[in-house]
Amino acid sequence: MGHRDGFEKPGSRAENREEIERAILNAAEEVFAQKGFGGATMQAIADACHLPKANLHYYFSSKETLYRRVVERIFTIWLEAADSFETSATPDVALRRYITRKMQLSREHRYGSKVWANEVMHGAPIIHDYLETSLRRWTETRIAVIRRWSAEGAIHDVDPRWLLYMIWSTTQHYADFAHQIETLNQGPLSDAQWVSATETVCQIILRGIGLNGDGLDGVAPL
Amino acid sequence: MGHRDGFEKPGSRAENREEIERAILNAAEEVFAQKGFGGATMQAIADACHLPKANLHYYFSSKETLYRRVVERIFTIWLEAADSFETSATPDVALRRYITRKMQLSREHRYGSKVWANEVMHGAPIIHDYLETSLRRWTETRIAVIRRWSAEGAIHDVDPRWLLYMIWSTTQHYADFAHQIETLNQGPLSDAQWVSATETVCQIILRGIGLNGDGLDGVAPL
DNA sequence: GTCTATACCCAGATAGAC
DNA sequence: GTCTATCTGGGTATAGAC
Repeated sequence: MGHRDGFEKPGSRAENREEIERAILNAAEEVFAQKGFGGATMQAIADACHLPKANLHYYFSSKETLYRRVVERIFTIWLEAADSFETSATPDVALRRYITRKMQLSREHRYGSKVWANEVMHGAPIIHDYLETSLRRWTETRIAVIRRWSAEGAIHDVDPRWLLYMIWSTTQHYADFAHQIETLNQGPLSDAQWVSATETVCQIILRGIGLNGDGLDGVAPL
Repeated sequence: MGHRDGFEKPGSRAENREEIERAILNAAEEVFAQKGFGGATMQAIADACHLPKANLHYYFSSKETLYRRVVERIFTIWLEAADSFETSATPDVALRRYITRKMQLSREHRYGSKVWANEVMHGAPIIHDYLETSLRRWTETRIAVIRRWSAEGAIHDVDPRWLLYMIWSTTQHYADFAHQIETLNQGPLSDAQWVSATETVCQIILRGIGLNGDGLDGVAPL
């Protein structure tokens, strides 16, 4: 007992390590989102998670490694969310779910969305391979589904790519351009405004491709 | 005559200065777009316009001054483009023109759009006042117009804000996320693809708010 | 007006005590 | 594992020759 280094409960050290890493990643996500990779400093990230700067280098070998981990974590969340675009559902259900989920992500993961946008805008130097593998695969399966819907006459004849880009951009805009939106709104969006915005995006897109968009034809309320 | 410093044609020096400044601004726009403010270096900008680094400081007192000038220039182009949203026209014409113009800007001013997006994503530290003055004024006049259209029954009842954000995001996406789009497309978009994307965006949005969107009801082909 | 050489500072990374 | 002190590279900005 006393000040000599004692025993730890098995696993507690590893758990603690994970916890600290998560804290650093969260802080890093916010700082990278607000300042960009070049503008962010290890000092600022360290301050944000109340750790000495040197500790960050103990857990992550370099600034770039840390950044890469942040981006990878976001990409994973993104891909999982993408599953809400169920390829088995009807167009109404699939699109409504997907748009709603993406709006929710924009609200709950604003910083993640910004880091992702930043990364892509700068030419995706870190995650370029993900774009060419995971994202491309995901996109191609959805394109095929949308094509089928068109062929069956369930929706108008649209190029699936432009439709997907439209969904991505409109939903992510609420995270990436949150500052502009909140400035024009003179404050953060209320719960009601989020619902209203989500509903509007759903309706315009669904009606735009020939569905009635009222959300009353087979979609269970979420 | 000879090597002693001679006369200049009136205005030629000033013209030259403007030319050099424009060259620096163009180079800076590209570098800032690709690297962000923090990631960009004066050296990289100097290289891009084939000038020694010190000359940049002769024409622009600091990196931040240069950046500010770049952002202001973009904002001006943006606002001018905004005039294509003519408040006097019918919804079909006004929206179609505005969307088309914004798509064109995304294609022709990719870097400018990226710098703007970057600036807003990082909380608009430089142009925050523009958001609260010029942009807010512009937005409010358009909101009023869209409200009127709704009231007259010309378009469905939508919150004008969400509609505007939708137009901004979908069109700017083609500039800001160009890298992602081109990766999925395995190359830059062709002329035909730009036309097709523009047409799709117009149709989905116009139909989405209750217009027929076929572009054949009063809009002269541009 | 133009450019080379340099001052100065700050940020990423590490050494080494605890 | 944690933290202080320090090294080092690179970036902004400027001094001063031409």
